[in-house]
Amino acid sequence: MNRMPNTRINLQEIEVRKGPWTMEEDHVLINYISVHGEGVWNSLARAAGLNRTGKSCRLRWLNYLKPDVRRGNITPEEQVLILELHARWGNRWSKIARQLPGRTDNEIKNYWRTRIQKKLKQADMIQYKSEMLPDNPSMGISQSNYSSSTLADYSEPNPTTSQGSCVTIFNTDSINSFWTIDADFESSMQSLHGH
DNA sequence: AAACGCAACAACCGCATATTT
DNA sequence: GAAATATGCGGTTGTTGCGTT
Repeated sequence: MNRMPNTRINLQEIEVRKGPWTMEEDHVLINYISVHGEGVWNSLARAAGLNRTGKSCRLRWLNYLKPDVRRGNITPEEQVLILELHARWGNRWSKIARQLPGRTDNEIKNYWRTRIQKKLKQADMIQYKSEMLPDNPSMGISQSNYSSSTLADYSEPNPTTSQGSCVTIFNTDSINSFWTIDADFESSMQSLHGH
């Protein structure tokens, strides 16, 4: 770092904590917000006596500590919604999150990256088989929903791995628009819709 | 039991935009 | 109106835990 020799160092700035939050920090933040409310994060951090940036406090509160935050166990309905909205809006995580009560942009983003995006790599080999496009309105999927640049692939169940059949749909205008629905998921959706 | 690889997730960073001074 | 500060977003990284070798 190109710090000039006589440059003053702001000790408070250096001592700002990073990394995982401790239970004690969580309690301080929760207690402070329960009394004073949320927002004005930089001054909140100072007033609460937390050696954290305002951004860090905001993130911790909105993603984990806020009472109505739901974490884990993305339901099939939520999965479908995420797929639909991502197909429509791309990586607009906060916008997508607003449609899923209790879910945060960070969680949806992580979910997408860890569960879905890795499959994008496999999409390199996808071939256009329009006749295979599923037409299943109960799942919000129908060929007519897609532009002519929509590609789809349908794979039969793998006899060696017993993996179910798989439908993959993505839009070449935006490779981020990508759907994969495996057989188990499909059957769970059918039961949800009373089929 | 140890080492390794990988998936999942929490949290940080940089940037753009909004708000305040 | 300009500068400073705060907020929000999306990309990325570091850590952890679990399964496999």
